[in-house]
Amino acid sequence: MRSKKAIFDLIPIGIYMMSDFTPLFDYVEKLSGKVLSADEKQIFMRHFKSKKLKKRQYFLQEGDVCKYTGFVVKGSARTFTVDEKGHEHILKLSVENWWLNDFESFYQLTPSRFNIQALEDMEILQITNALVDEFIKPIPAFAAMQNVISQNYTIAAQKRMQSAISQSGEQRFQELINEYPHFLQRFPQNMIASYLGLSPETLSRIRKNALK
Amino acid sequence: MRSKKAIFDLIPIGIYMMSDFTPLFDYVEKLSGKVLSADEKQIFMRHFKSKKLKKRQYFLQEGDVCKYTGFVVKGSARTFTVDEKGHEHILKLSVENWWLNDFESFYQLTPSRFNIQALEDMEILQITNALVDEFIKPIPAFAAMQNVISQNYTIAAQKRMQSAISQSGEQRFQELINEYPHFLQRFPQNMIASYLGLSPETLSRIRKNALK
DNA sequence: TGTATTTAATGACTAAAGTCAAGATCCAGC
DNA sequence: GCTGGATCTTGACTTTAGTCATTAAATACA
Repeated sequence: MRSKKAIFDLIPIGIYMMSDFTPLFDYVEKLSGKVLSADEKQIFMRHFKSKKLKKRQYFLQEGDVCKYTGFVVKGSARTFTVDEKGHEHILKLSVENWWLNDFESFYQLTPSRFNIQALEDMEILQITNALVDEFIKPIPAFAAMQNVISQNYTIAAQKRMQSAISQSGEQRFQELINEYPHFLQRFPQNMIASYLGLSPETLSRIRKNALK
Repeated sequence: MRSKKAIFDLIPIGIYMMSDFTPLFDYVEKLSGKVLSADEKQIFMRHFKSKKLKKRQYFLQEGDVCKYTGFVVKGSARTFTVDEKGHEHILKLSVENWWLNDFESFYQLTPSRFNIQALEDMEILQITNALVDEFIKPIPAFAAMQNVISQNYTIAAQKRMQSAISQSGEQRFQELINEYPHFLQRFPQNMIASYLGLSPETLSRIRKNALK
């Protein structure tokens, strides 16, 4: 049985940790539509580890297995590939309340084709695949959240695919402005260009035309 | 209590139906890694309805809600959009053992942005969202299958996005040949071109060059 | 089998986007 | 504030892919 002293000792840690985890708890509850119990929150806090990444630091490098999935508490990152000409192509821009990983590599434990790199100083909560399976997936709110995410992701991927196939660079740029207007403030233009599948020069010219 | 006669009456129907449903059962069992009980199979057979589509017939038209999800037993279809210039862009080619729907419209019951049209005479097994939720999702093998599908789909969408953003028309075509070699035999070249985001003329020229 | 329709190939031209190079501007860190 | 790297703009040119028009080939099907 726990003494009053022991409980007291835990409080400062608890308070400190809780504030870190609040965004994650809010996110899981919001997407799943379920409430997390105090016990369930403890499970999260025991198995997710806080990690800081400096700007330009890599979360994952091509060829490595994506051992962790991370929840972005603060900062941003890009997921990109490098083609045979040495050009980088950004597939995903991740900001607060997004997950950071390469699905394929993380679930199948195969070497990744992607690089994931911090664009700003970051704070993430990360966990391994094995620990997710053993401790986190059994939490109903988490499993429900996963289903919602994969549904949303599938829909978003389809939309993006549609614009990649059927729209001009300019149209894709306009769409990005509408969907993620803050991206323009937050990320350098060459990153936006790479995300749209355009050269930085082309995006610069598109913007110039759009303003006239 | 059921008489011997009544059971006997059911057998021919059962046998007839079973043969239709075999591909679906095999598919669910394979993807989920679980075995379906006789009772569970009966649930499938009670709620999925067989439907035939003639070549060129529409399964879904832009602006309509995608009321059904269909499992392709035989034939093929394309999912496409029409842009403001009247050009069609194929997002998905569906053949045997694939599902036929617009996720977004089907789950959210919103008007679809896509058309789905048979490219060959088709035979599908279809069901509404409400019936899936009530009768089919509770079957563990089906729920497990859904998770596997959404994982696979997410990975495939990411791969396709990567090639759309970072590869030339020719490279995308080569990749298609490697991944789905039978598509070239089965579908007209202009459909393949549309799927790759190319004009039919460009694909024709790419093929000519590749042969030299 | 013959004819209409669809699909594919090709040439000439146009449009969109990429490449390379140079200069301007912005900004982080000392 | 100064300085070096990063980012952005612009011009000249090249490459890639789209468009339009025409002809050829394949296919459907009556």
